[in-house]
Amino acid sequence: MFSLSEENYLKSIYHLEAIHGKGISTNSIAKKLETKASSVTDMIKKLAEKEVLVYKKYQGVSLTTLGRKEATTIVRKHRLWEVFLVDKLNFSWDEVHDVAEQLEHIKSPKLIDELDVFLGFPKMDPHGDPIPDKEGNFQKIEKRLLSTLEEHKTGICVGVNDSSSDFLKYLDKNNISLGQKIKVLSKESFDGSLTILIHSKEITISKKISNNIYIQ
Amino acid sequence: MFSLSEENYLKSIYHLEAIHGKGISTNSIAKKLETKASSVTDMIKKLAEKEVLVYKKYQGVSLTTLGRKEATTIVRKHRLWEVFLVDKLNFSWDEVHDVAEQLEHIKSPKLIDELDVFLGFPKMDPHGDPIPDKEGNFQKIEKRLLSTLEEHKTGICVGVNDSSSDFLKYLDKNNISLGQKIKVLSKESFDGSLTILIHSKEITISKKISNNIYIQ
DNA sequence: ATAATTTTTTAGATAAGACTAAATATTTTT
DNA sequence: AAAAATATTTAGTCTTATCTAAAAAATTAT
Ligand SMILES: [Mn+2]
Ligand SMILES: [Mn+2]
Ligand SMILES: [Mn+2]
Ligand SMILES: [Mn+2]
Repeated sequence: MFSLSEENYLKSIYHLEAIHGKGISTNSIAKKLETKASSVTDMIKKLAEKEVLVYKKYQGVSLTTLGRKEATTIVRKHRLWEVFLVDKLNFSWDEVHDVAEQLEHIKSPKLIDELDVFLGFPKMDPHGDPIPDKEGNFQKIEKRLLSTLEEHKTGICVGVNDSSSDFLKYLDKNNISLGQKIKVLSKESFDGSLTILIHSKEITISKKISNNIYIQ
Repeated sequence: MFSLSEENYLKSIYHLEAIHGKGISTNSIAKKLETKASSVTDMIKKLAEKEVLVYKKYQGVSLTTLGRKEATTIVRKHRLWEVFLVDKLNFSWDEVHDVAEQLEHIKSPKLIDELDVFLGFPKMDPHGDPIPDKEGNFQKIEKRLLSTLEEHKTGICVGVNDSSSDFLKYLDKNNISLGQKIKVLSKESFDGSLTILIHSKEITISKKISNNIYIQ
C-alpha cells in the first residue's frame, strides 16, 4: 500500500518518463511536484526500497514494472473521476483536475471498476487523454502539436498539453474544444504565432497556445 | 481547513454528543477512534485552539456551533457517498462504509452539492440515517429499538445502529432489510432474545441483534 | 475521610514528510 | 585540465499525529 505522497511521486515520475524516457532527474521531479530536491532524494530512496523504481545515486530514477503498474492505476483513477465529474456532475473541463487529484487516492478496487462500468468504459478523459483499462492498457492515439501544422492545412483538436484552469478557460473563451476543426491560415515566422480559422472565425494565437493544443 | 485526522475527531465527537449530550470524555473519544487517551488530549487541545470545540481540563469537550457545522458537513458527505455507491455503483449496504470513510474527506463544495443533485436529494442513506442538506438541516425521524417492542406488536425496520459489514451481512442472511415488516411473536425474559416473524418466516434473534435494529 | 481505582494529562519518543544549509558529485566553460 | 556552475545528496530541524510510561486529578469504595 502506498501513501498519498508516494502515489504522487509515482505518478509524476510516470508522466516524466512518458516525455523524457528512463532516468528521471531529481530536479525534474522536484519541479513537477513543486517541492525541494532534498525531499525528492529522501522519497526516492524510500520508493527504491519498496521496489517501485530503481535508483542509483546521481543517476536519476526509472520505474520498475511494479512501479509503472501502480502509476498507471492512479492515472486510470484520475481520468475516470474526471469523466465522472464532467459527464455526471456538470463540472466543466477546467474545474475537474484539482478534485481528481484528491479522488485518485481513494483506495477501493471495486469502486474504480464499477465507476468504469457506470461511465460506459470511456476511452478518453475530458482533456483527450487516454484512460487505461483494468489491465493498464490504453490506446496511444497519434497526435501532434498544433504548432507543427503547416500553413493552409487543417486539423481536428484532439487534446491539450496543459490542463490548467487558466489555459482551458482561454480555450473556452475562443471556442476551441475537442473535436473542433482548426485551419491554419498563416504563421508568423518572427514569434511563431498562428492565425487560425475556427468556427468560421479568424483568431490569432501565440506559439505558447499552439504548443499546448494537440491535433490529428 | 481541517486535516483528515481533525475531521475524524470532529465527526466522532458529533456522534457521541448525539447519544450522550454535551461534555464528551477523553476516554470515549479514544475508544470510538481506536486510539489512546493521550493522543485525544493532544488533538482536542488543537481543536479547542481552532474554536470548533470547548475544552476544560478533566471536563470533557463540547462542539461549538462552528464545530457542529463542520461535523454535519462531513456526515452529509459520508452519507451522500454511501447512497451513490449503492444506487449507482452496485455496492451493497455492507460494502459502503469503509469507502465512504475515505470519500467524506474530499474537499470540494461543488462536488458534494452536485452529487446531491445527481442523486435526487436523498433524505436517507442506505442504513436509514438522515442526510443533512446544504444548510446542515435534516429530519429527525422517530424510531425505537426493536428490543423495546412488546410481544405481539409489529414494526417496520427503518434503520440500523451498527453499520459494520458483519452485522449487515447477518441481516441480509436473515432477509431483514429497510422497510421490512417485523412482528414480535415472543420475548424470552431470561436473555431478552426475540422470536420474530419476518417475510412470514419465524426466526429467533439475540438481544444484541434487536438492540441494533430500529423500527417505527 | 481515607484509600483504592479510574480517568486524564504531561513528558518524552518515534515516524513520515517536508524544509534549509552545507557538503559532495557531476557537468559545462574556459 | 582546471575552474566555475549546476545538480544532487547529506545533516540537521520542524510539524503532525501517534505512542508508552509516569504524574496528577477526579471518582468510587471502604
Ligand atoms: Mn487532470
Ligand atoms: Mn485529464
Ligand atoms: Mn457509514
Ligand atoms: Mn450510513
